[in-house]
Amino acid sequence: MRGAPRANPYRDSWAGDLDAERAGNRARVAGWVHNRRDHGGLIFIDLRDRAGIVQLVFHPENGPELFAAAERLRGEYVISVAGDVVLREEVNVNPELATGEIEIQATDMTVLAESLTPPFPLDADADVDELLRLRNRTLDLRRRTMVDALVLRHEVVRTIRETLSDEDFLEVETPILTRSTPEGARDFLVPSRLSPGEFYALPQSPQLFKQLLMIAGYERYFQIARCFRDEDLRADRQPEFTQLDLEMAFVGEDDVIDVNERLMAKVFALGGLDVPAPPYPRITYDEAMLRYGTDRPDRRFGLKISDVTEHVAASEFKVFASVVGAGGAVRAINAGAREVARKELDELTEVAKRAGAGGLVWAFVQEDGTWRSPIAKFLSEGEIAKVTAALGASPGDLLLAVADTADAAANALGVLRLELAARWGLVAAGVHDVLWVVDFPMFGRNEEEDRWDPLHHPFTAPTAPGGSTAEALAAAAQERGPGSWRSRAYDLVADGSELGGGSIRIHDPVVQRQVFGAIGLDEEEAEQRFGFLLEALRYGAPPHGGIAFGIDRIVALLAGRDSIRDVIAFPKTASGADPLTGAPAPVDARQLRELGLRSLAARGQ
RNA sequence: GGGGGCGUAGCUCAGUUGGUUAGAGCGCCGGCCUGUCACGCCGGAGGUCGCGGGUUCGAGUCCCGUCGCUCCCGCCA
Repeated sequence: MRGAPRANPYRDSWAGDLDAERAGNRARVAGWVHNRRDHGGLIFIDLRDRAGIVQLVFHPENGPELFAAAERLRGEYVISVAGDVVLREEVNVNPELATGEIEIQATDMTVLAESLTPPFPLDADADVDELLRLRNRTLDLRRRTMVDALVLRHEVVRTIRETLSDEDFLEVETPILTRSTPEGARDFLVPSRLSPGEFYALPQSPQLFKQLLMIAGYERYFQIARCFRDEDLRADRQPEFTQLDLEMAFVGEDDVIDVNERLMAKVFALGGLDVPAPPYPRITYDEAMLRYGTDRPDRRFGLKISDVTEHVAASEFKVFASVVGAGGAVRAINAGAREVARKELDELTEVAKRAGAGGLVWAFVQEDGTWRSPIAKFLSEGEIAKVTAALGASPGDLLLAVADTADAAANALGVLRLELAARWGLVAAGVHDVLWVVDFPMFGRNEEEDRWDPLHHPFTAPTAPGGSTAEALAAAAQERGPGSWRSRAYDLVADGSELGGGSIRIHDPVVQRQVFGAIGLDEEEAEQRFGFLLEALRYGAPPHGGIAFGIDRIVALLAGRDSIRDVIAFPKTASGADPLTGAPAPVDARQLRELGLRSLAARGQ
């Protein structure tokens, strides 16, 4: 896996790779002083390089000057040391250390650099304030956990490149300085010096470029692409992030999914993730929303949601009756047999309310099949029996229900599910779940703006009951509105987090214009913003589709990290700042003038 | 933009009801120590309690403001 370094005056071996096979030979290693144990007449140094740690032993017999120099060593000094690789006596073997069977009896040492005392311990497991870590990222990156994460990241990217290259994909670079195409996230803008008053935008994704490559006949493209979105950060969101972006011509959903399942199976294996082999299960968007209350279901635990609307539609419980009367839904979870105190039920009610529910109904199924519940007296015996049966509930089980619009009830119970799993530790360690979510609606209703927004993006191919031709789409839109269109999109979800998403794209310029029309872009606007795409579509566009994966999220999942910051060498803080370089920072008035940014320049910025 | 958590020694943290000189472990510095690997033992240095204001005889502790980190909602594939 890791070859020996080319021998030079600094070293001929990786410190962390030495083992019993090298015993009896000489070796020269170089690296950082990780730890020292000075026994007075005997000094042990743990020497660290990228590969790991090896123990150096300094004896006075091997030269008083050498020993005196070893006494002066401190943490993070950089040294080059030569000596004899020797087997440790059995009692001295350290099974915790990969190199623990041997040690180097040092006979020669050069101190290449001294070091200040680090501001925090460089142990792998040290729990240190993140600001301090980022401000001293050079030191933080020396920690084993960071090295491991970035090595893993490299292996992921290498596997992607090798696998896709073998599958006849071409890696093509697309521009970083490009045109703003608002829709979706806020753009980062770059002022143009040569065209004062005009701006480049940094790409939110290479979406349109990769479609142009398909139309240009490149058939199969991929790129490890940096993407930019000027939105608020999260543990799994950075303003710049890395995507595996790929696109294929002359394909349908199954072709794209097939290639990517084979690729992702290899990628998951890199992290030793125990994931069932492909094909990965596919569930529809509707089922995901109904049963899990989200379009990225976490199926590592049960607590599936059930719709019990029909069983309580005629109930005397006013909330149920009025919600059902207004076209809403009543949905419920069987939380299982569990002692849950009133206080916890109140907390769960709060969770449901914060998630948008009006309230939360709870009920314990009793031995005789009746309920202990605040609403038990409003429901008939038959209603209780039907709901109990619909939830597959037995005596002792706790049932939780929300009545609201279908979307609100689904969402609230979806949030509640995750809360219960976290509270009660329902996710077993080492269990992973990967699935595709398919058959999305093409649009979601944006009530505030009174318009349809694409669930994926407006280049996703729509379908209608009568087919996916322009005529069929027009007919469906006429009859039941564009809300009835579905899309040929697919998302890959792992452990309840979205790793990637893609779709078959529109390759018919007429359909593309229909979609622009449906989201409220008039012809002129569409032509102005996306004219280059529409134009390209008029010159023979093959059916095509692709996908994009979040590399940072994938690596974080494989590395078992909660934040993608831990798998990015130089990430930003939650406020979008880089404590290492001080970015973002003011610039000279002169730079501003050159860019034609006058008002700031006038302020003497 | 909104909500939650956090900010005390280099690091990780404790600090009672507002009350004497603000503590611990690790690290650091010095001494001793020839088989340690979280080495051990002895000694020592080290504090703008994030910052600003207020209440009080007295503030790490209470109040107001502010900055930063972090998690979440909004936003965002």
